[in-house]
Amino acid sequence: MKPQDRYLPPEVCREVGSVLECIGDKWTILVMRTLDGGSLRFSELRRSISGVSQKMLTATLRALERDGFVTRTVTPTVPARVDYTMTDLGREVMVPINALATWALRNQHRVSAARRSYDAKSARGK
Amino acid sequence: MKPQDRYLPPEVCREVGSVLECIGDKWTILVMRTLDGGSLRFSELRRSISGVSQKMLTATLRALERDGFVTRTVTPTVPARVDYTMTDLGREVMVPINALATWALRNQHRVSAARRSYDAKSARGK
DNA sequence: CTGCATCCCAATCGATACTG
DNA sequence: CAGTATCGATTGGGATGCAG
Repeated sequence: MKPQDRYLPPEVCREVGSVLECIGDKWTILVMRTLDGGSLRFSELRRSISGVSQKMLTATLRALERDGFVTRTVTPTVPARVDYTMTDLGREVMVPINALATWALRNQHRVSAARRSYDAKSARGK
Repeated sequence: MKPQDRYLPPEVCREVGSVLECIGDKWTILVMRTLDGGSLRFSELRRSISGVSQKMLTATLRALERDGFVTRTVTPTVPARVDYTMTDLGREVMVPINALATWALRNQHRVSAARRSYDAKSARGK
C-alpha cells in the first residue's frame, strides 16, 4: 500500500470534517450534553454552562439548529420564551460522542502523563 | 432534576474538552487516520494530505506527539529522515474516533438535508 | 427574556524565506 | 529533507449597547 493510496476521498474528509468541525468548537459538546438531559430555555442553558457568553451560546445553538441536532421553539409571550430541544438526530450523534467522551475520561491520566513527560523532556533539551 | 444539576463537573469538562480540542482541529483527524495505516515520513504525510501547509503539519504532529498519540523517530542521515508512528494510545483513541467518523459518513445526508432546509427557510424569512 | 449589531483584542493559519 | 521564523490576513470570541 503506497502512502498515496491512503488518501481519504475528499468527500469523506469534508463530510467527516464538517461534523467534527461543528462538534469540535468550544461550546458545542457542552451544550449538547446539557440539552441531552431534556429541553431547556435559553437562560437556563446559559446558567447551566458557566463561562459561555450570550453571543457564543446563540451562535452555537444556531449552528446546532441548522445541522438538525436541536430544535428552537419560540413562545411569543411577553417577554418571549425560547426552548431548545434535542432532535432524534441529535440524540443519535450523542452516542459516538459520548463514547469518545468516556474514552477521554478513562484515559485522561495517560494523556496528561504523556504531556508531562514531553514537557519535561523539552525543558531539559532546551 | 434542576438545570443546574446537569452541570458537568468542571474537571470532566476540562479533560473531555482537552481531548476533543486536540482532535477537533483542522488536520488532526486527517493525520491520525493517515498514520493509522502505518508509519510515514514527514514528506510522505505531507503528500498524502492535500492542502496541509508545512507549518500546520509540523504543529499538528508536535501536538500529537506531546499527547502520546504518535512517536517521532529521527534518523540522523544526511538529509535527515523523520518517521511518525501511531502509539498504542493513538490506536486506542482511533476506535471511538472512527465510530464518530462512521456515524458522520452514514448520516451526512441527513445533516446536509437539515442544512438545506434551514438555509431555504431563512432565505424566505429574510 | 432573547438575541442582534458593533467594536476590539487575541489566536489561528497560510505564504514565504531561511537554517541544519 | 525537515524543520524554524516572520509577516499579514482571517477568524474566534468577549464586552457592551440596543431592540423586539
